[in-house]
Amino acid sequence: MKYSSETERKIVEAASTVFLEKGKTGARMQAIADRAGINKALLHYYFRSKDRLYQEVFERQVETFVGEMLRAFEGGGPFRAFLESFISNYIDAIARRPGLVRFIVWEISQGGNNFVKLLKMHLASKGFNSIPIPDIIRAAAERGEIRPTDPVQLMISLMGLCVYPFIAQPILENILPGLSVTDPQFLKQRKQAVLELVWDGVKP
Amino acid sequence: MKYSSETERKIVEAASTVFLEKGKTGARMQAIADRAGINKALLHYYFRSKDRLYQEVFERQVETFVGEMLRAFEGGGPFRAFLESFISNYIDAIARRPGLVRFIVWEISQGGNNFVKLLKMHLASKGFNSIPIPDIIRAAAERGEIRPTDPVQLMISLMGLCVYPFIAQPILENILPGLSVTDPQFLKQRKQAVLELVWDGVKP
DNA sequence: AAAAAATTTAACCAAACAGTCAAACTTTTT
DNA sequence: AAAAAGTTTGACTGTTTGGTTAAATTTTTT
Repeated sequence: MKYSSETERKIVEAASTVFLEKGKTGARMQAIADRAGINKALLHYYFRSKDRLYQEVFERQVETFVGEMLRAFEGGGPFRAFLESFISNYIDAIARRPGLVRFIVWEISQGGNNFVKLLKMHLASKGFNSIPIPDIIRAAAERGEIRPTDPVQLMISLMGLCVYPFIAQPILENILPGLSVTDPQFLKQRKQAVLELVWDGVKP
Repeated sequence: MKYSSETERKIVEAASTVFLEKGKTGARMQAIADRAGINKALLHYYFRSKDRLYQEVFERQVETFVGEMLRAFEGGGPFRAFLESFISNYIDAIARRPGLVRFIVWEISQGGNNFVKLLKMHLASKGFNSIPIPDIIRAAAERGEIRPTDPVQLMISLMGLCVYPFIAQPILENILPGLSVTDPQFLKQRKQAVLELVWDGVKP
């Protein structure tokens, strides 16, 4: 998680930017070197190959993102409180790294299963063996805090409502001139809209 | 929209598969030729370059998809009926081409604006100068059919609820074993869940 | 301050890749 | 049936790109 030298840090930072923007196949080692302000051979000195550099970048990105994402699951207490905390934390975690979710989705669809592997590892380290949202929903329904709902559908809805604006960012900002999905005002409105919509759909 | 020869058809079909799966930078001309069962030089005989072949494939894919997508906007009448028709048609259009939405989102984020250009062209040909959903929502609110809501937020929610399962398909099917987002039963459940959630959120 | 180790670079190399071309083959026109 | 036009192919070319190497430079150790 640390960097063994300043050069290494510059490389990973530059590689992150280029890989996230262009994808694994679209990224060029020369472009990464240029961005880091170093000679291309240094990339191979610190990280043997493009594959390994990519792996390093991918793991670091997923590491921090999954960490923040899981924190969004932690809110205990009444379901309404969990909802508020989850929506706010989840949207903030995504908005902090525009482009990362698009990148992850695309790379997974390319056949890599590193993300899911890392996600499951992180879940396990917190004592879960799967994403805990369906269980949280089931428990709340049993306690009568919300009306009975298909937990999987509700989880998909909840995540989709939070994530979609950022995945579709380039389209939305083009067809809705003036909109900026990372603008604090939009984030506030979005959180409010998601909370109201979901709560109206489950409140007793 | 037609094909001038059988070979051309085979090329576009093979190219569609490879480009959608690997993206523009990940696709290989040789892989397309192999899949079409022809010599690589034929690709250049029919379409001058990789760029042009890609453009052709992209336009054809977007053409049919946008066509079906816009049909989902056509439902008039009461808002509840529009909702039902939109959700069903939109989800069906996406489910018919798994992978296309992921591909479009990724390619747009690579800087291409062909999709938005084509979308606006199609909208214009139907007499719209933007996506009509916010106006439909506003009109319904004014008629008192639904309670007042932020039209842009609701549109984003509605589209996100429909599209997200397919964008996140590789993740969802991995973390929820047994789930298949193109399975007819899931599609039915999804439509029901989206309709209930959105309607509960807007009904007077 | 000399030797050793680590870092950085410019100049290469080899493989992968998009694109070309002349010749062979097929279909259409005369 | 001969000529012309259109189609298809195998072998080739030039470029891009990931990766290597030997030498130069800087840092650390003695």
